[in-house]
Amino acid sequence: MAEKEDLGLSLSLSFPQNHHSLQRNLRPSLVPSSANSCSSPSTLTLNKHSWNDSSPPSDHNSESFRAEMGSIFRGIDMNILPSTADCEEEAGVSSPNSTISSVSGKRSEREGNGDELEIEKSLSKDQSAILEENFKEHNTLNPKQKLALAKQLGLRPRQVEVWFQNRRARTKLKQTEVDCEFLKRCCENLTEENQRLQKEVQELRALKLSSTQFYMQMTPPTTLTMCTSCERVAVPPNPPSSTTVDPRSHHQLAQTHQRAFHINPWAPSAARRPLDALRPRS
DNA sequence: AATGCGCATCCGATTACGTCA
DNA sequence: TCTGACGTAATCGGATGCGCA
Repeated sequence: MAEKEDLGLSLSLSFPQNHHSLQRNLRPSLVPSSANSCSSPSTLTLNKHSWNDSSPPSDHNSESFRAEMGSIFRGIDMNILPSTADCEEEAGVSSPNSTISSVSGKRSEREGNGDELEIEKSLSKDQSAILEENFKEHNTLNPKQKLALAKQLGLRPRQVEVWFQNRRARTKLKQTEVDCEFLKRCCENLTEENQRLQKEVQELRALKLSSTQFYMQMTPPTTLTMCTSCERVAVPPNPPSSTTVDPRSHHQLAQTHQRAFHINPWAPSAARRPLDALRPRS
């Protein structure tokens, strides 16, 4: 199908501001507002261009419009193809709910009732190309343009209308697929990021545990006793040291002067300097 | 001004049918 | 030749907006 390529990522259509139906139904597509972990898809926005010389769709029911249509198409056979479709297109408009277009029954039954009824079941390449060109410019038609296009292509206005409806549906489907793919990539990237962060947390926890175990193996903080009189450090009875003082014999009268303090290996003092090398580095 | 009706158009879902691998 | 997948024209039903009485 030739139009598949036309549904590609470069699709960018704009819409008239005042067309209620398409404003209602064609919502903005998924486009990230800012850079994130996902690369943005090409800016796929469904917009609509209004026809340059077209009147607003809201006035297509007005008397002036009807009068205009009457003057334009009076005496012109707009339906080159099927003569039987005249009753449908007589007013220049068509509706899926109209009597003709809503007739029930299978197509083969509806269309196989005589040689005079020869409705093309598929559009020619030229017709499709022209429709495609028009769709690229504006993906909706007002009645005037629909009639003109139908006349140009030798199709019933209803056929043109249906073609545009189906074309919009295909465009939307394609857009949905693109959006879905974009979200899928976002999800993949976020999952990847999440796994990476979880791994990092595990590593940090393991590092913290190993540090704790290391210092647990060290001797607990020693409680030393200093004589406030001579400022010599007294140690517990065992083992005896030549450079320390036995608090039981030393200044026995001054025991009340003794005060205890702890050696904190992490304290910012000169006393712990030898431990600095053992301190885990961040 | 509010209301109901008819009309036109839209969309989503579905059907019918042709084409092609 | 048969068959299933696919694309597309067409239909159906519901929703919505607009004009008019």
